[in-house]
Amino acid sequence: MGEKSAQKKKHILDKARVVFSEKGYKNVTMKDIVDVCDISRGGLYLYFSSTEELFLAVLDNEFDEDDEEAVAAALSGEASAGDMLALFLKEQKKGILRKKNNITIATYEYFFNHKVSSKDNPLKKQFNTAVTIVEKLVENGIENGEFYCENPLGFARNLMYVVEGLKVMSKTCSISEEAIDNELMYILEGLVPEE
Amino acid sequence: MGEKSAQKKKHILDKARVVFSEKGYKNVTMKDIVDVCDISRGGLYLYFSSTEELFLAVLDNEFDEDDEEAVAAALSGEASAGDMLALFLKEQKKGILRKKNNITIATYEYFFNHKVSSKDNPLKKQFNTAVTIVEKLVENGIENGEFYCENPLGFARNLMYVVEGLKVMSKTCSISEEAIDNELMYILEGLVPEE
Amino acid sequence: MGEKSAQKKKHILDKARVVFSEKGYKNVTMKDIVDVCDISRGGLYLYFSSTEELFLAVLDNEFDEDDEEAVAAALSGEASAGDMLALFLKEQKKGILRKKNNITIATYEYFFNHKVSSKDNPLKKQFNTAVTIVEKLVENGIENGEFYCENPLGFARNLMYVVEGLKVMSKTCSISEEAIDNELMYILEGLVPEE
Amino acid sequence: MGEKSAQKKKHILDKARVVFSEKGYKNVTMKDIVDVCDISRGGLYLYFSSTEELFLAVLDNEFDEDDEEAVAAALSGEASAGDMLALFLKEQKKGILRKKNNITIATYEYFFNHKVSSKDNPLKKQFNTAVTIVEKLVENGIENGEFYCENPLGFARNLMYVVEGLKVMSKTCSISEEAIDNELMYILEGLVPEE
DNA sequence: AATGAATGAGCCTTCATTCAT
DNA sequence: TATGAATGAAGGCTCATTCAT
Repeated sequence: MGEKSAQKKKHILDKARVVFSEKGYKNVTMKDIVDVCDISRGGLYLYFSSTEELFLAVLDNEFDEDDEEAVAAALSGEASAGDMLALFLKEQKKGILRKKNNITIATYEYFFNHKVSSKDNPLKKQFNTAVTIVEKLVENGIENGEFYCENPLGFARNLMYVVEGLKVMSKTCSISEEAIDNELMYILEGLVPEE
Repeated sequence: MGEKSAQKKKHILDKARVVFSEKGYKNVTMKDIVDVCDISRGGLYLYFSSTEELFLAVLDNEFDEDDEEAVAAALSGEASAGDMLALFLKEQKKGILRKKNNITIATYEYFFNHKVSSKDNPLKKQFNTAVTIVEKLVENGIENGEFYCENPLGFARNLMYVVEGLKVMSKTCSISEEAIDNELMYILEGLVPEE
Repeated sequence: MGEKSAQKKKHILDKARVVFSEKGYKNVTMKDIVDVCDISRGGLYLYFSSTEELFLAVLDNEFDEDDEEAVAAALSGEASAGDMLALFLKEQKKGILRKKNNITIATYEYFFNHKVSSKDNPLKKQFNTAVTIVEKLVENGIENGEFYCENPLGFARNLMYVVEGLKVMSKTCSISEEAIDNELMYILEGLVPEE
Repeated sequence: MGEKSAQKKKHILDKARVVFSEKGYKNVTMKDIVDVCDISRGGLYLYFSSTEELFLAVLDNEFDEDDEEAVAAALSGEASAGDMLALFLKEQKKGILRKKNNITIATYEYFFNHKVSSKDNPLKKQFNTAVTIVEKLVENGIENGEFYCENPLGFARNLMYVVEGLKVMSKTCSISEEAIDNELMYILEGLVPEE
């Protein structure tokens, strides 16, 4: 029944992600999870033996998906660099603003209190991946003449730190969609070739 | 005995800040505070009746001090804009890297779960204050001919979002001092007048 | 396992009634219940989440039983009115004197501090039921020629207020069985037809 | 300063009585008393070292006063027996209905849980005193031809048990003034000489 | 595999009582 | 006498975790 077991595990993770998105990390109890899955207390423990284990599993799925999307976006060379960068930023913006099923807060909470090596830190990996994507896009754009930029890696890092800053500010203060647009626009303007 | 009482309150807050800096917000219990304060359980309740009340008091002190420093730095018009911006960034960097007595994580944790109006949100206030300071410095620098910048406010916001991004990344991933330097350098380079 | 759970609940209530009968209402803690129930603190909370909830459950059982007895006694028309009234008073007397498993004090304590509407007040319901029973018995007795009484309802009320007075006095002062007998006799003598 | 001390003690008792009348016995804490007297925690302990001691002192005053009134009423032979009995019942009714400064509930609560010998039990003493007064009044009334009664002591006891029943019912259920009047009237009618 | 009752550690909170001043 | 800060025991409640079925 490895098949069935895997399905059940997936089901638990889907439900658990919702809980983590609503309550953060520390506030979630095993009971919270049990309540939303159709499963017993003991049953849950057969699959996951702590909220930490559960959360890390949710996180794994999370970044798998994100990576897939991101990679897919990056590889598809059909669109222009400008379009692709716009698409990428649109995704980032969506990620910042999404209310439902967003485990950003839980993730921050978790890594604030659990130090892991850079290699194993999904936040860092995700950050680095995004930087690389942006860097490549910008380089492509430069080749095309779409963009002007002397330091694509620096640009990419700057962009992603701003995204990170927007993300955390949007979760602690309220930030308007407009403010995010402004911020991203400011950065993009730096890419426009001067005439 | 209002004097003595105030001293004790201060003493508790000092100890509590250390606890919050070590354990974040949600992980801190009244017992944790009691254990470091040379005080009894009941005694602590004479001064603060919850970890929230305690934390908010710590926070108040925190930002009072920060503001004073910041304002002092901004007002002293003796140094050049470049020197002052460098000083400002050095302070930010110190804030990002400081290990001891740093309640950044606790603050994030708290505001992740306690939404307050923008007016009352110290994170937002602190952010806006910093933006204004940077904006002013840049404008001064432009007048002096030290800097070149078409959009000082945009620049200031970009800088502070990056600082925010660095702050949160430094607490979730490990970030080297060098990485911070690089990031801030990248931004500063945008200010250098082109020849 | 609803069966087993119900049994356990019943077991807790039985033990709890003993505690309430020994300590009244306000003096009883969840720990007191735990101590007599072969159950853990957490376990008790699975069934009842406060002493109030526990007490009200005990009370429910209590009055269910009492009502059944009372109604049974009232309906059985086999005996003479005099015999039945004697039986009724014997029950009242037993209720007043019973030492073990008597939650009268706890009940008074509870309703001293928890005002409820007349409809929901078991003390009032019990009182009214008893009055009605006595009234009916007296009316029957009058028809039979056993009793003489111009105002059966007034008589019934007088009787039950005396019973109430005896009840409370027996719990605050000590009252001898003889004193109770005397008191009830005095009232019954008022029913004897004058020749 | 025995004088001053006695005054202060009196002041505390007056304030404490109000508290006991509002919160019963068990619910009252030393802090409650401190809060309404102008005194410190430690200061209160100089006069009374527990709520029990305080309550018993309040109780002493209480019954002193009541007794005085009662005795005064009983001794004044100016009025007719009927008038005096009416006055007595009016006082009883007032005692039953009084909302402010009424420590009946606290008294019941206390004696439910503190058994004292009949000699020392103020409730019993008060009850017996009242019975004697009523008995005397009825005997006087019989001599005057105002009343008819074969068993004045039985009558007096019956009356006082009803009063006790009314008292406790009024504190646990709600009882209308009318219901009290009816009850007392019913008893008084038993005294009217038949023509 | 699955259930859910049961456990007990641990945190929160209140309050009678003490004691240095 | 008088103060009120301080103590610590006691009770309330929750939750991760186990275990018999």
